[in-house]
Amino acid sequence: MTAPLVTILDDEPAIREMLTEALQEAGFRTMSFGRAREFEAALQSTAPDVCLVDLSLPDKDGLTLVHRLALEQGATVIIISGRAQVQDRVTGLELGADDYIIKPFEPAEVVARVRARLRKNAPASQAGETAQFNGWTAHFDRYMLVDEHGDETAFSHAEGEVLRLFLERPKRLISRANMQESLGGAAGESFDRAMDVRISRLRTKLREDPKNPRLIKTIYGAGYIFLGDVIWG
Amino acid sequence: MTAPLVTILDDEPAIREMLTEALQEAGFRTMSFGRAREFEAALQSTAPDVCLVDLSLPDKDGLTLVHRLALEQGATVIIISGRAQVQDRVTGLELGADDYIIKPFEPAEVVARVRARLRKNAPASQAGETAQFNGWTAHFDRYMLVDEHGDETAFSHAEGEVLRLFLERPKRLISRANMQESLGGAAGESFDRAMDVRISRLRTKLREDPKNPRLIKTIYGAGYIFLGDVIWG
DNA sequence: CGCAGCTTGTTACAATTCGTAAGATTCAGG
DNA sequence: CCTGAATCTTACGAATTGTAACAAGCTGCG
Repeated sequence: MTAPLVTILDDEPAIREMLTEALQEAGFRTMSFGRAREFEAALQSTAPDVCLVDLSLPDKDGLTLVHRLALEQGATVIIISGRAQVQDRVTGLELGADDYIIKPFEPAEVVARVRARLRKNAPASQAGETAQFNGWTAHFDRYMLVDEHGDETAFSHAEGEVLRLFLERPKRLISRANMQESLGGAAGESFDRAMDVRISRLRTKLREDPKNPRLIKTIYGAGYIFLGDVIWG
Repeated sequence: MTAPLVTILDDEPAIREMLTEALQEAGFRTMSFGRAREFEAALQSTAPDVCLVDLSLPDKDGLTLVHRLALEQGATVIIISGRAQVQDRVTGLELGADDYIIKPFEPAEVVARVRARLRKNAPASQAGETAQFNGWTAHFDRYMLVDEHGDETAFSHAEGEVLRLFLERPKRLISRANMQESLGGAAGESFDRAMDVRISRLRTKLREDPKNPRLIKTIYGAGYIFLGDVIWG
């Protein structure tokens, strides 16, 4: 399970460095190139998961390269370009690019867009469906809770919604209103009670001591807070 | 082979019209909504290929909606927002959106980005005759399921219809209504049960553990979802 | 034709999910 | 302590879903 490989093709060394640093910090492997020629040579032996390509290259027309990469080879290509006209973006995308980022860009956004592409295009490396916390492992893909001994307990869809909400916002207050909205609950009259019951059932499955809940704590008059050290993946 | 369906969720009628016109001219089917509530209601019976979502909605937090749509239902979501800060874009993308377009936008670019998403994310176009998933190989030309050891199990036409539907929309919620529509089932009263039985039989052939199905998951009150990494070809 | 085998819908009943009601319990603030 | 409100828990039941068993329809074969 190696980290995804992102290639950078840009003739400006400063930009290559900036992107390399941001992407590596985000946990990706990177390879960077200043010329299309080198890049194409490297493609012989490696298959990048995402290719970042600058359109203005010294030795080759970027768009042609994008077209070959994206449509003929099926690669995932994000164009990074100084050409900001709508027409440029449209033709870039029509030619097969998956995304089009305009210079000057913010590294954080590039990382986010790379992640977005990987999420959809490489379901093999899907990792966002389990979470660990305080000895438990929650498998949202099979609706299972596993304790430290490996014993399994099934949880239902409704319970999973609540659990997921907690695991996504650990150690933060979650108000009831907040919860209703997140769980698509119609702001119905007696929905409060339903919410209570869901949480109660979830607590049972987490084997919480009613007198002294360690994970799901109630803040009287305000909402709930999930204590627990959550690690996703 | 119907045209892809694009939904538009925006509270400004002018924008809805603009997008509807541009998308229809580009050959897409469209549905537009002014409120999250209506949109969610419509999702019960249809599965859009791409969802355009404005973040500033009157009745609901857009980001929450995006998150549910994108990560839990596996839908393809493009955010359209007036919030132009890098931080907004990054969080939008991190929450599961596939793209983020800033208002004011050019309709042509929206169309191009919708096309880019469809090109990669809609494997419907790759409709081959075999598909692989989690150790299984489905041969639709021979009506055969082959496991990792090469053992074969025949499946019937009706079972194949359901299986194909699942394999074409992996990791996405498929509602019952949706299924009936796709499988040409008249919206008959008792057709629901027939659907159940089909799925039950398919599950048996896939050797699913009834207590803990790994591939075909039921979501109470909503529909089914097929987990599994599908590769067509 | 008649029969065997397969497919598939229908029915009936079991199991599960999940909201609601109702009583018990806890909490904040006198 | 006392009180009213908020929250927890339990039991119940309506709705939803799973599946075994049956029946109807189709196909091919002697």
